[in-house]
Amino acid sequence: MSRGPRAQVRRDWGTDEDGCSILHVDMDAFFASVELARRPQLVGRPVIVGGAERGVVLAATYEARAFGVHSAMPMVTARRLCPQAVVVPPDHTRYHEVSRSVMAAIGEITALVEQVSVDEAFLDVSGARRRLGPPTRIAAGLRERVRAEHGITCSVGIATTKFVAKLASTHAKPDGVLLVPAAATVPFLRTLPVGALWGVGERTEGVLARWGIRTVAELADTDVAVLQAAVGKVSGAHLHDLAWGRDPRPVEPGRAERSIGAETTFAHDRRDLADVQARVLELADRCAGRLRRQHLVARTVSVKVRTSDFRTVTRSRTLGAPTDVAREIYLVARELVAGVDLRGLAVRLVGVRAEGLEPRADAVVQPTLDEAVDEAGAARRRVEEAVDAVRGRFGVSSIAMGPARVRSTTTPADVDLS
DNA sequence: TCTGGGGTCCTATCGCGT
DNA sequence: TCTGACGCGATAGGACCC
Repeated sequence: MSRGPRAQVRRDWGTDEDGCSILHVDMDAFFASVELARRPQLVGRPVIVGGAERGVVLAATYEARAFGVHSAMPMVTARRLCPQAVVVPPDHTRYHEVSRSVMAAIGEITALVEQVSVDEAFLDVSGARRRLGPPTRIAAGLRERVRAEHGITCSVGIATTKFVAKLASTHAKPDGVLLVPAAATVPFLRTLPVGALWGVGERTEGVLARWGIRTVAELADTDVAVLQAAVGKVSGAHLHDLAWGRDPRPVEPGRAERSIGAETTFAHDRRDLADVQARVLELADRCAGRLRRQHLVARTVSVKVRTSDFRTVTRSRTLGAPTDVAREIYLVARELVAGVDLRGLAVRLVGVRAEGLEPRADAVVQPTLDEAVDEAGAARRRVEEAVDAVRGRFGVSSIAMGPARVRSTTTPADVDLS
């Protein structure tokens, strides 16, 4: 599902695997491939995985891409470009199942695995070569296993660094392997446009273009000080390093999460703040549930509000004590949302995010001066744990939080948060 | 044309304590 | 007592990625 610029150069860069111990594995059109694997009658047809009216394309088969459809494109545009496409709603539960299984297979190769997203991972196979052979053989074995077990294909990039391995897998797509030997790294990079570099999106590309820099080769030959003047100190130095194939970041297994959030776009923009706050409650509940499941607490609550003109405002507040309780997150989020100046516009999207995460076991729970308040907080947490247990048995929709002091009579069963 | 939802990281700014 | 420099944490915004 990478969106990087496609290869304009697809060639053989050599066969010397010395020092090339970083693999980047990337599923091809992942969500779409999973759908095709369970609906073989769709194979060969343009298929788009995406949401309802206001959604964007999550994945498209190569047949659909031939019509100009690509991920992140508004569904309306995609349907216009390819009216004959079969549109399939996403099934994230299934994608995560397949992802877990593929990642487990990767984990059998080496413990040095860094999962980047649901459909890609880096591996450092330097320790696995004696047991499994050279990286190209390891890649072939993995690709064959993924195909046999799930009926989907993946592409693998092999290089000396994470960044180049990632580019290599992009250039290997679909269903291929690309090795970029150490000696070929810089020549390989120099064939690419600047947009291929990690961290160069549309915006930075425009800034660099104004300085006459359009290719990685041009960027590599530009003085670092000039780059830093153009895009900032940190980014400038970083991009220059990448352009010369310098990327010291190791494969980091099990990186800790920095934040947990949830957001939704309303099917129709909302003018009534009560509607928005009701959604804030659901989102706070989802965040808190995920925090508890991962035994984490959050120190900071942030909210995001997007108005009908697509302007996005964020607000955040750091709590006196870290929490994993939905009501505490909700009360702060509600205030933050209420404090946003909507400029008279309707709300398009609202989001809640928990930041400043730490393991619950390590968290210093600051007692208040009021024991009754502390006891009420603990009681609330027990209620929410009970809710977790019900959801664990009967499903997430079996029980829902109700807004404070508003007891709803609708099913499913509501839990009063007041 | 009309722009999702999950994240990470960087930068600028501001208030505060020293 | 006043003032400015400095470091630091909190906050807001934005670019970017999949």
